[in-house]
Amino acid sequence: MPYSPEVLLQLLQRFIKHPNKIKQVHSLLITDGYLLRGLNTQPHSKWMRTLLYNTLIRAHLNAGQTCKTLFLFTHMLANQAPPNSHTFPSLIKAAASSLPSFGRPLHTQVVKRGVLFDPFIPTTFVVFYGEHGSLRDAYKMFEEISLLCIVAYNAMLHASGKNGSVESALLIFERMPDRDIVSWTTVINGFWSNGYFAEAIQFFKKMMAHENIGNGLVKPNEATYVCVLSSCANFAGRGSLDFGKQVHGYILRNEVFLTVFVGTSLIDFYGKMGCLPKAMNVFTQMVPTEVCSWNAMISSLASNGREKEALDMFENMKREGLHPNEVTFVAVLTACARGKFVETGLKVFQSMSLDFGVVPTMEHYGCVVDLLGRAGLLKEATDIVRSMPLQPDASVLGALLGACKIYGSTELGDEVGRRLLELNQRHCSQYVLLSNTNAGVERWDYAAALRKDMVDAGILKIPAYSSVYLA
DNA sequence: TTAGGGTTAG
Repeated sequence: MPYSPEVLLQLLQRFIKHPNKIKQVHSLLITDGYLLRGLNTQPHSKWMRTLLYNTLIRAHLNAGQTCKTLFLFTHMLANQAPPNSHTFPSLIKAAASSLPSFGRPLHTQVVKRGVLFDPFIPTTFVVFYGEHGSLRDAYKMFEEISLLCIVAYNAMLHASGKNGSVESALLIFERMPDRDIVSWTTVINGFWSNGYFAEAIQFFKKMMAHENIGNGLVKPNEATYVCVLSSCANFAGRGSLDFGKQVHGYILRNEVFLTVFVGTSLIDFYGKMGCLPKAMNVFTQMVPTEVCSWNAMISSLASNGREKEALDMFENMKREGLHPNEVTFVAVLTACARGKFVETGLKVFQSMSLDFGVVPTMEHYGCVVDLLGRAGLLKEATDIVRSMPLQPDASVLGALLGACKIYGSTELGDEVGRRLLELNQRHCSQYVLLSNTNAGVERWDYAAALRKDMVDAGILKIPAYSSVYLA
């Protein structure tokens, strides 16, 4: 006796966050023919198919299977289950997370089907265009929303910060009829992600002094703590250590336990401030220690002259049955480079892909070149640069150049320096030229976004280098 | 008919 579609729908909704169970229900839906047009002829069957597909799409999105999410949409169309306004937010999110090229076709579908009036859809597009389009596109979508609510405003705050315009985020924040903790956190995050650490801390202070905080209407959450702690950790100015400690105290007084996110941020904060005992203290207090907490602890040790302990920690971590990831290997290789443990470093580098399936990235190559270079093995370091499967970037060449300087290898140093300069100038001039051109016609948002791209790409503008003559 | 939209570490 097959289950009714209603029962299967209930099961889907109940297990919407359990990928394995979803697979089972999906199989039943297929074998019972509920997803197929024609087999089920009850009057409400079309509506039911749409509902089932919407829920399946959502479940696959939750499971991180973004390709399958979009694939289900094509099935949905083929089986004449008409998509409605509930279908698109999941699809746009799937596109945003890993298949941005689907954004435009989805936008066309939305317009064609006349569902843009629904506030959820333009809000999801604000997020999508904030991540993959431009601030302008995101704002266009924001303007489409007839009834603005706090979530839509927050999405726009995020899009602004993400595209390098904290100024617009602040203007929108001022315009908001009311703000919740996400609004405050998003602005703090906007400052933080654009490198304005002092401003992020100031804004957090402003939030804490706000009357809503006292009333208990707005309370900092995990994301807020992570952002403000990371700002303290990265802000080299006076008072950031003390302020971070105050935040820690606030957390201890107001939170029941340390979550992985907050704990890891605290370890990172104390590590960057050079307070190793404090970092270790937080680490040992965290019960469910996950890979990221170990990573933060290993990097803290590695960057505070305790390379040997960092390596011991790495061994302990493996003994505990945790699987190191790419961040772990950056930390471990850094420890090896700084401690001049050449042999161990090379072994770790080999084993990362062989034993742990972690494919070396540019950062790992940078660490190995640094490891060999610091030990004076310039030929070996050069061999790595020549044989690496990626085009070496400024960080890798910079590590090699550093070693040439230490060991007085002028010939090699000149060559590397030239390549580095070429790399920097080519990129820098292109970006600066483009950026200035756009600023010239008052496309400030675009100009700002380009300059942010430069920072993201690790292309630092050489202060005295200007491309005026090119313009 | 009520499944769908916003912030987070290494």
